[in-house]
Amino acid sequence: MTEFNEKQLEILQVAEQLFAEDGFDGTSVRDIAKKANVNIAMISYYFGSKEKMLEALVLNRISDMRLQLESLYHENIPPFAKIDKMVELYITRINKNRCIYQIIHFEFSTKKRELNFESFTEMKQSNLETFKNIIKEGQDSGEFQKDINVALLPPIIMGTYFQFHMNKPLYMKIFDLKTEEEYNNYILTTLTQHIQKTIKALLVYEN
Amino acid sequence: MTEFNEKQLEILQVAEQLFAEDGFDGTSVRDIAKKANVNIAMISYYFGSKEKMLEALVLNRISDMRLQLESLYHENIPPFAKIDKMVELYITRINKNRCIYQIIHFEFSTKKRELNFESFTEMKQSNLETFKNIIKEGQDSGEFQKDINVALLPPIIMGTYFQFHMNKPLYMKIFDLKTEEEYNNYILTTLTQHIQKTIKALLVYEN
DNA sequence: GTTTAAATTAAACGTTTGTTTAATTTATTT
DNA sequence: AAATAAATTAAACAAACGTTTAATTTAAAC
Repeated sequence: MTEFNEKQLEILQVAEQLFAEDGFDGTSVRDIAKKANVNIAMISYYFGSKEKMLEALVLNRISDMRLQLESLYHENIPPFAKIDKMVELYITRINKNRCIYQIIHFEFSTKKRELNFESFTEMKQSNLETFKNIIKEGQDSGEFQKDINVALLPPIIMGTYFQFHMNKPLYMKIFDLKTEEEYNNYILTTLTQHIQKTIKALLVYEN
Repeated sequence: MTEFNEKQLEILQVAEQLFAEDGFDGTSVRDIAKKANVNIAMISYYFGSKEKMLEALVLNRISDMRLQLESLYHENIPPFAKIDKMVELYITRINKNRCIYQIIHFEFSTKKRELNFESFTEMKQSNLETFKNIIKEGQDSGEFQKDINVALLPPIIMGTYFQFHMNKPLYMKIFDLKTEEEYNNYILTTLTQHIQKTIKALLVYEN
């Protein structure tokens, strides 16, 4: 993979923000160029095209989640603690790269765009295997139930987060979160705990 | 609210599909007009503009969820059964109006579109009140735990569904769902049960 | 049957889109 | 210092965009 210079990285950063705000189609290369203080032609000059820039952006941002998850798997801590840490890893990571996840899920999921989506699906499947291993530890120790559909656990974690975030105005109102900081703090504390609790409850629930 | 004739409804139907497939910005009025077999000018003629058409579409589709939820609340069945029915109501409804929900959540939430969003937020807050009442029944009977953050339950239900659906290719592969019908059936059976189980597990979980 | 309103059309409108060109400036190499 | 490559620019490009116009057809009312 090619490395990017400072100017290219700044363009990507601006693009990331604008894409997440206004969508891929809703953002013009002129908007990006203007905000990044570069000439319009630089997008084509550097990345080839607008679409290829998006491709470069995604690949540049999403790359090391697998390693983090693998690392967690090999930690020597009790199953429940590991679940907590895993959920926390998911949330902090998604929350940090909120923009790019939004782009990936809400722009790319439509089948019209054909990028190298396979690598992304592969990553997910790989992560799912590690996920299964982590659950299996708790099952082997007798702490978790046996009949767990592990593949449906990530949607709970990520889905709950996204659904919360997509209704940001509503929840800021309900929970009286006045600033961006308070909102973010709520995600990293209460919402994270809520999701941790949900997953753990499901893992021990007897039908 | 004005009623629509057949041609207008067909235009809305086509628009709904295309918006969900390619996004609002990704769909041109020419695409809509072509697929709906009407002249381009008809969109402006009927709805005023492309944006107003989207507004009409949303308001036309999402209108009676509140009534359904209220009706369920007044049903005289055990708390756990009511939870199951409520989750089922959510899923079947979202699944049926999948397109419009996708548009609402992935187009409206992030982007700076100025529509009458308030009515939608109000609807959610109203639904949340009914939701709280349903949970309270189970708490009063001693079957549910007391410390439930009810406002964070809908994100679990809807989020899990959407996250599943956004990774449709992945899950069709994992669960060996070969046809659209099998996929839909999986949602209405296994996935629904999974979410029901999750909510119920959370409601009885002791920290 | 005539008149009036609604529906429908093709064409054109002015913008904005992503991309390219060709000229110029800046940086690097020889 | 001269030559070469890279970076940057303003301008132009054709295509696509949402919307409007003005003319025509269809339907309804009288």
